[in-house]
Amino acid sequence: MFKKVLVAEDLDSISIAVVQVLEELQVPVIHHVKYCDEGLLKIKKALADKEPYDLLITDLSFKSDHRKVNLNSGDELVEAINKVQPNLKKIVFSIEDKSYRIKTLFNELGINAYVSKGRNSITELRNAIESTFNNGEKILSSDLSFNFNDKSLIEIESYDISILKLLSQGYILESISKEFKDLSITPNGTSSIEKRINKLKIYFKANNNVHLIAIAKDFGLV
Amino acid sequence: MFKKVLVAEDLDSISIAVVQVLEELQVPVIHHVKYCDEGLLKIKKALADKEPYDLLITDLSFKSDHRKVNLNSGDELVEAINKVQPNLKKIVFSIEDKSYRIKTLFNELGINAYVSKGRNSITELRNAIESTFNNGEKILSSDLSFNFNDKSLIEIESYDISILKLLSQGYILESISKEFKDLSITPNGTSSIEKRINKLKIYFKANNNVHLIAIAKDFGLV
DNA sequence: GTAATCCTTACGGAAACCCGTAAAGCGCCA
DNA sequence: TGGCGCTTTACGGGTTTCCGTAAGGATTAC
Repeated sequence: MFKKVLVAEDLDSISIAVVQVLEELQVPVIHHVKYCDEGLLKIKKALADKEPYDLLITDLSFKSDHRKVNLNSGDELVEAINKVQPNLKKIVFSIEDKSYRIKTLFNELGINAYVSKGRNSITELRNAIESTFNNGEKILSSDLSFNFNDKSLIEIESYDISILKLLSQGYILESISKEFKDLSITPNGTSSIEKRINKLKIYFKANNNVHLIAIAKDFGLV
Repeated sequence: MFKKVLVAEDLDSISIAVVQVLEELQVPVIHHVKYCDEGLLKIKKALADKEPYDLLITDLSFKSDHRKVNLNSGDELVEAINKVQPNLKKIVFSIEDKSYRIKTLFNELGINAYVSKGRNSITELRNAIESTFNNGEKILSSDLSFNFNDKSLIEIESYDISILKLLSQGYILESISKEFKDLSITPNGTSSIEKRINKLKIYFKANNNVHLIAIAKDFGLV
């Protein structure tokens, strides 16, 4: 079993249960942090001391409070860790169940397992830890209904997200076009952007922009 | 201390910690349900058996799965319970931190305490349970930044929420007007509705309807 | 009973959207 | 080089939003 595990989770009510699982699995060294920044620090320190962690279990969203932080989310934490210890095994344990977000975790951040917090997630988490230790096959919570190889949502790329983000911030078409030109994102003609928005509206069955943004918010795209 | 407590919480990772707290407080009977429907059933059963619960600790949002349910949220659960056992003490334990939603919990559903899930929420929860038992003063998590007596958000009423809901579903002004006429909600002239939307836009500093809905989603109003 | 005030509704013009069509730009290939 | 297909951009007209002004109706004040 793993020898040294780091848990990054802000909610104390949840970290208690996670640590319990690790204790049951007889992990000798279990550390727990409530902020992503702390997590990165511990990883770096352990590396410097030649006693690196061999597993990270992290949440995605962290509450913000008075404290100033550099890393705001589990995504950012993993990204930062990948730069210093890319071979670290990583399990994400989060409430998030939107396929779009989870896919990027596997594809772009190279996580080893995703467990969605739910009614039987502790068992799932235990299984994910064991499987991750034993081989290396990617693990996805069984209660997630989407097919991992489904192409449908992967089509929505960062370009679309950028448009949706700006729309949700009250930008009008012309302002978006200008913004894209400044950032040299193409295509950036008002007409092209309009067409892309139209595709999104068809895809999400939205009647108009207001409806589209409401749906995008529900899907966690923005 | 309380003699019989019901915990309604779908995430197993959290309920473990909540039950632990109750055990530490030496509550003799602790029951736990993962669905709101089950919760209402248990409350009714206990009443019929003349062994009613004296405290409810509930989450607000419950994940939906394959199971068909009548009650979808903690709000609905409390509302249903109030009809059968209005004197039951109620503590809400949730991640929600939007003042609008929490205020209605106190004012309309008569909960006794609100504890927001956070980095030290287990301690807060323990305190809330003890205070609720000892007197009856309303308890609000200390880390919630808003002032409970602040009038600002209370101004937004169900009429505004209705408008925002329909907007977020892609309705145009005229359709909203028609819908309101059907439901005999007044005022229902397109002009009046338009004016109300305008007030909301000023209040939330939104540039346009799209922006407004994005903000409303962030605030958890819809 | 009349005036003042507030709320609701109506109206109109400018801006932004929605949606179809057509032109311009660009790579590819013969 | 010229033609083909694809993407990007431009244009135009209808619809909806956006925003100010004003009329009609109800309630309150005196």
